[in-house]
Amino acid sequence: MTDSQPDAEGIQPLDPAQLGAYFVLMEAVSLLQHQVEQQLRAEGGITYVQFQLLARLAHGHGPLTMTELADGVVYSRSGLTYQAGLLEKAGLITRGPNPDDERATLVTITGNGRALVDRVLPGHVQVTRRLLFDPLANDDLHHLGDIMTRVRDHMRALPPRSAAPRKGHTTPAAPTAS
Amino acid sequence: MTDSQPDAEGIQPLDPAQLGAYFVLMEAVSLLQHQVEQQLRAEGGITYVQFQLLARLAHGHGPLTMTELADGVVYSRSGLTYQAGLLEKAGLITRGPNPDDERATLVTITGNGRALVDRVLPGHVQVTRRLLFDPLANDDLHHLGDIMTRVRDHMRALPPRSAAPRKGHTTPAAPTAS
DNA sequence: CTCCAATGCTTCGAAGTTGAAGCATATGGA
DNA sequence: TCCATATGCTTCAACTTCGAAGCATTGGAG
Repeated sequence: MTDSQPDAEGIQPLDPAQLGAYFVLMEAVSLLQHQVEQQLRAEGGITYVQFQLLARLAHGHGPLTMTELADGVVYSRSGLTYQAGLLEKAGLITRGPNPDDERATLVTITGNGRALVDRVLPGHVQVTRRLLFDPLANDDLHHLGDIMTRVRDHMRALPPRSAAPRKGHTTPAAPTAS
Repeated sequence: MTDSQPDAEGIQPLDPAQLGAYFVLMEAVSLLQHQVEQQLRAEGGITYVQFQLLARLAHGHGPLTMTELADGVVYSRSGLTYQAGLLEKAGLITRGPNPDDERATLVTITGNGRALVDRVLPGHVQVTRRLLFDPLANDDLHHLGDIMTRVRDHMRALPPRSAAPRKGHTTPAAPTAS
């Protein structure tokens, strides 16, 4: 049970510097995302999620499965089904069967999809440059990319969720102490 | 640079380093936010937005207006009205009139609200520490906070939207061919 | 004082998002 | 082979979110 104080070790008292960095990180990204969303809607009639999906498909080499896509953009599966429906109806992607696995659906970007990405990307870059890169020195940019790459890799490497241990016959709960 | 070339041509070709830093930033924050959301729901039964609102109220000294709150968390006004309704119904905040301005509504955090923040904050910090700070050196953390602070301030300082110039007697629209 | 625009908040309708449940295919052990 | 479980995707209902429209108050210009 996560008792009130989730464990001794006494949680380290909050480090103001850490908390501050975390809060300002989230705030800045929120602001940025908001602005970017405006630009994408105005110039391409798509949402940020849709742009991310298309960009990932356009950048990669081949088609991706629904799961890979959802994982890539940190999105719910059902949400992706919905978005894929919209994008397909708009003629920006196609969904087809996977010869190797009949359960899977392969998503492929169409020419129109690529064209749309190419059309909005310059403006997109321009907005991020104005908002994100303008106030940063070249050094900062490098450092930022480096830092966030490490954080990303770290999180991706962690157990996907709270480890779904339903494999063996091991009783799922109560791993006992230690 | 920002010589905004409205026409597609002439926009600086995409700088892979910039684009990469931007993408990984957004991806990492998405992952982080997702995990944080799980923790908050599990431990406190609240969403990330609700936590942000309560934290802001708990941290500040006095009550805030709806607009100040919405601005702070980068949220739509109507969305905030909705969330404030939920939080008030849950007894975590109260809404009252502002003696100085009858249009405004002052939001105050209740004892229960403060208690909830105090209860979830340690776990919250723990999660962010594990996901965000663990892979970072002390130096990185400092740098990150510094960088994002500059970015945040930069964006906050920009014209809120596409400059709403309705102040002076300048005819807002239809300048009638000057 | 009297308008008129600006500001603060809420209501409303449309669209997006999510987790759980459901269906179909895959896989591995008995 | 057969079956239980895992995996991939979709459907469904509930909830959340946003922008536009609406109402009330404020402030400044005439």
